Amino acid sequence: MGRSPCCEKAHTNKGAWTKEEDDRLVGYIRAHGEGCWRSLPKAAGLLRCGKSCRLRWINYLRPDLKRGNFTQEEDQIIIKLHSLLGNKWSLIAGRLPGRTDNEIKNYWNTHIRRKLVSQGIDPTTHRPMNEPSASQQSKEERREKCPDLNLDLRINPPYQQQKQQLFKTGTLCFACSLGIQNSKDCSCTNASTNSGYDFLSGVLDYRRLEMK
DNA sequence: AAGGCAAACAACCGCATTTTA
DNA sequence: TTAAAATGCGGTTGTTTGCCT
Repeated sequence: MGRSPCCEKAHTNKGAWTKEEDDRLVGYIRAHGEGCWRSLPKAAGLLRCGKSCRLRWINYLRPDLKRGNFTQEEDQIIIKLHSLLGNKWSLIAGRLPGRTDNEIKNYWNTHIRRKLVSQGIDPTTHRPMNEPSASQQSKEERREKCPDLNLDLRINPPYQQQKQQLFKTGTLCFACSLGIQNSKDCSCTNASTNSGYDFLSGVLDYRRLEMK
């Protein structure tokens, strides 16, 4: 038995959203909160499918969206995280408050990718274009370049929870809460937590979960 | 001014994952 | 335990906008 369609396609609008549709969606979510995307369109009086409503809200209508150009610092964070996570746009977006996965993905494809190419860097591997790719390298070569990469599988409390706790107690600055330890903006009171590889800690937590 | 082109971005689609009954 | 439903994610496409000739 196949999956049922996510919505009744015959009676749904497609394409750009009108001001009235936006107002209806925002009004409904303000009154009832997010969630139940499947039933939301009918309840809100919208001729859209639930997925479309969710996307419109998350990528465009959410009040906490930053909008506007990306800063140099955001550029650097995106490049760094992409080199570690690859195309995990939602994870990258999770570390850039006010930015969405769709926005970052578009920005990557239109700006950063081209910038890296013009600098002679492969945007996929983050290595110089003329260097052999990771898959062509021997295991020993990789081990030499990443001697401290700990691939042990461990169960840790979720990374965000740890960070939020530290942030609350005042031992973690805003920069570090985003995973940018030792940046020029870092003002952590607990210097002992700042090892040279702290930037990777959250990412490696994620990677532990990925390796299943 | 008009046409062509590329860049930018919003939105869609299909699949994967998670949740629920 | 399992199948269906709901939600989320990433790739791709379509439309708009701005620049150049």
